[in-house]
Amino acid sequence: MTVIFSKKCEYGMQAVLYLAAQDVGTVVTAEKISRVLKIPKEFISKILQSLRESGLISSIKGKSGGFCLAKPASEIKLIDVVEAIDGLETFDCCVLGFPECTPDTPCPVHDSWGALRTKAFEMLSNETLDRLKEKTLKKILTI
Amino acid sequence: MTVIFSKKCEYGMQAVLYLAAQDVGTVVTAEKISRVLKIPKEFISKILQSLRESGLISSIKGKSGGFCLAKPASEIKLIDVVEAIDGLETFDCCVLGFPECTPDTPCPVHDSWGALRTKAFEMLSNETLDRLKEKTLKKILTI
DNA sequence: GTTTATTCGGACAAAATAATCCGATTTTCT
DNA sequence: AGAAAATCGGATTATTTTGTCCGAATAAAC
Repeated sequence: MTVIFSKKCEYGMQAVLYLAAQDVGTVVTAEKISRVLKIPKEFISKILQSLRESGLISSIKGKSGGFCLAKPASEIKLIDVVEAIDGLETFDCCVLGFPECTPDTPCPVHDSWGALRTKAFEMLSNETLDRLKEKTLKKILTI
Repeated sequence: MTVIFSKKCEYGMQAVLYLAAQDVGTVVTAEKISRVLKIPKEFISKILQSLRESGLISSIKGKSGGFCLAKPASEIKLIDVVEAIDGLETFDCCVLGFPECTPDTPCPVHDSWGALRTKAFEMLSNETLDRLKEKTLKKILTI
């Protein structure tokens, strides 16, 4: 069951949070991420590849290769992952599916949803990954 | 592009809002709903059938048949449509896709998302359809 | 230099969602 | 009674999303 984002995007956020929770310089294989987060290995591999193309993470090929953040965790936010995978269109779309839902031609819940949407966006763009490190480590223990 | 709910659910909400915007006693055909809301006819027909099974709307068979609300618009809320079509599971799921996201084993954004989720639920369960009638009629003119 | 463990890339398969088709039934109208 | 216009229900198709397979390239370890 997906709330707002695609499975790809959910898994991508989990993986990036996991990378951000590692000590700086650590390289993690797709296999390990798959095992820890219980995500199908081939699937998370693809997602990691696309996040590398987006420049959010880096990869190292060959034996003892793997993935790590492309920049400090203090410079990455969850919204960056959303943008790279699902795009930001979600934050422009009508929650009732009406076409052209704008301030001029609002749907019946346009205003109340607009406020929520803004808050959701803020939730994902205010905190950087380093500030979520503790919570991420705790959560991972329970998976 | 879907925000939170499936296309089925979005279309269902639109159709029910449209029915609620009619004068009491009016019966509307699937064909008309399809035309006004620009929803594929066969698809909205199926959705209307399932909403009838859920008891939210009534149908009249045969020539001059169609659909209408099963009870006064003042007794129906958008959340009822969501519950009938997508179910309420969305409001229990982790926005990052983590399993078992609970107060005991929260994901990194559990608290902030929890507040939002509550507000989203309220948005859909506070106002009844009759209170959205004006806005619905206005919006329909623009489709 | 061979083995081993990894990423990479492309094709493929499965499952879920969205949409369509068609014939049967029901009811109204002439 | 017969034609017309609607819902009903089941099967089917199309599209998108999710997940898998496999072989090639890369780089470290022995």
